[in-house]
Amino acid sequence: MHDLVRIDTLPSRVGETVRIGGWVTHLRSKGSICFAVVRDGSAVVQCVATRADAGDDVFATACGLTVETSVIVSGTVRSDARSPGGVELGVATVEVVGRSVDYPIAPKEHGVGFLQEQRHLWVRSSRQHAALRIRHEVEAAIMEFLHADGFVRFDTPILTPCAAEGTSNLFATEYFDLGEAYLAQTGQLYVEAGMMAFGRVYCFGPTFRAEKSKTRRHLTEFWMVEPEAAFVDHAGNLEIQERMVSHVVARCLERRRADLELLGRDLSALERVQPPFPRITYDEALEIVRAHAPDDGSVPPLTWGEDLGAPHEVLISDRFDRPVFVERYPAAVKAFYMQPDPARPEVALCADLLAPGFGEIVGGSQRIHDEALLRQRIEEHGLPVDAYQWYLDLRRYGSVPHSGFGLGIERTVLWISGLPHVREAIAFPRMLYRIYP
RNA sequence: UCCUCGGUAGCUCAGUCGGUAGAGCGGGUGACUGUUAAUCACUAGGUCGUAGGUUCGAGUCCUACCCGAGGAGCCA
Repeated sequence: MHDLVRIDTLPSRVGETVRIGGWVTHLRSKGSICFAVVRDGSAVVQCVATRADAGDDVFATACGLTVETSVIVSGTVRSDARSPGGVELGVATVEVVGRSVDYPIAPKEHGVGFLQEQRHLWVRSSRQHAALRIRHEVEAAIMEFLHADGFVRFDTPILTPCAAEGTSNLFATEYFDLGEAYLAQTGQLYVEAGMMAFGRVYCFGPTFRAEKSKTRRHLTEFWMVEPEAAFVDHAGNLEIQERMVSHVVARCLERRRADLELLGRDLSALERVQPPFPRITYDEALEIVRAHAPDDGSVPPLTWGEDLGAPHEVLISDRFDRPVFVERYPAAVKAFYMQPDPARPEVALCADLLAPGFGEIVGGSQRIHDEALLRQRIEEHGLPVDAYQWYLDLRRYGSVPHSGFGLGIERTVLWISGLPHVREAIAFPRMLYRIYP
């Protein structure tokens, strides 16, 4: 099988005789000619078999194929305007590798419940295939950007001994004789330890939230990248974020344009994603909500001190042509470790990045670097100080101002690809009412 | 946890006033040498989510429950 060639190389092999291996996605036959579209993961190609060219036996095999049968096909590559993609394979031989009987997904509409039940097969479908290739590109582009910017990948634990903020949203499991352990809902605290060692680090992996959220933006298991940098203040933090997000979008436009087009994404909207991103304060966000909320009550009014809800984020982000930072939220609604604004201590030096028409894809802040203030915040939040001794240690031995952020992979993929629901931005989504397959 | 909608063939759905279960797609068989989700003909395929109730008679009406979808709350 070492001689098999990838289908995406066929346009440069016109005239050659080649062998390809893949899966039949579609079949059409008409008398003594039949067409089989084959997918190998790199691309698809139409294979054409005629009784005259292939002979009775090969032709009968080709006509007897079924959807998702795996095959090795040999033949001659030729260009033909009638073929989708302009290139096709004139079949000489067909070898069935694995049969496929009664494949459940047909080229027609299905309900999402059925498709999710068939997720292990649904990932073969063209739209899902495109979405997951975009996810791959997003992940690769993030690591490419951070590597080039001097960040060291610093992977953080999945099993953790305590909650960053309460245990109600955590998945718990027994950990031998040491009591309960929890699946990490962030790598944030650990990545701060790495930052003090390496200057710039990031973690990249799954996080878990036992929230009973049932919306198109929520998963119980999702992936996050969390960069953390020493000697970077709030303003510098936003600058890293806008450069990274712009890089990711540019890479997708460069390398996954066909997938974006297949999904029907408006590419001109993505072309506009260039730094700098607009910055508005929480106070200005409240003004926008007050002035532009529709009369139908779909966007509830907000008073100062309340966090923005999903409808507010969409309302605000829709008014900008690229992602927008909303900064300086009331400290009371944000995490305990966020640095207060020295000019206005009731707000935190934090920002959420809202993508147009979608909502939050990034949350970040400058962190408290003073031990006394951090200890005070831990106590104010009613958290167990003993459990945070190691975290306080980071402020006892050469503390420096530092900042970081977390970017949600599935939400970013959803926004870039224009998909309707996060379940399509990950291969096997984990949701409130679904853990199979 | 709450609100809304739904569950009938493998899939997507229709089913009128309560009176013998329907279509399209998919599957099977056959025809056709350029199809693009091909087309045409024929054909197989049903415990109407579950359990009760009303009725001479329930896919249809009532009650409870189960399951699915969308949204809200929640969500550094």
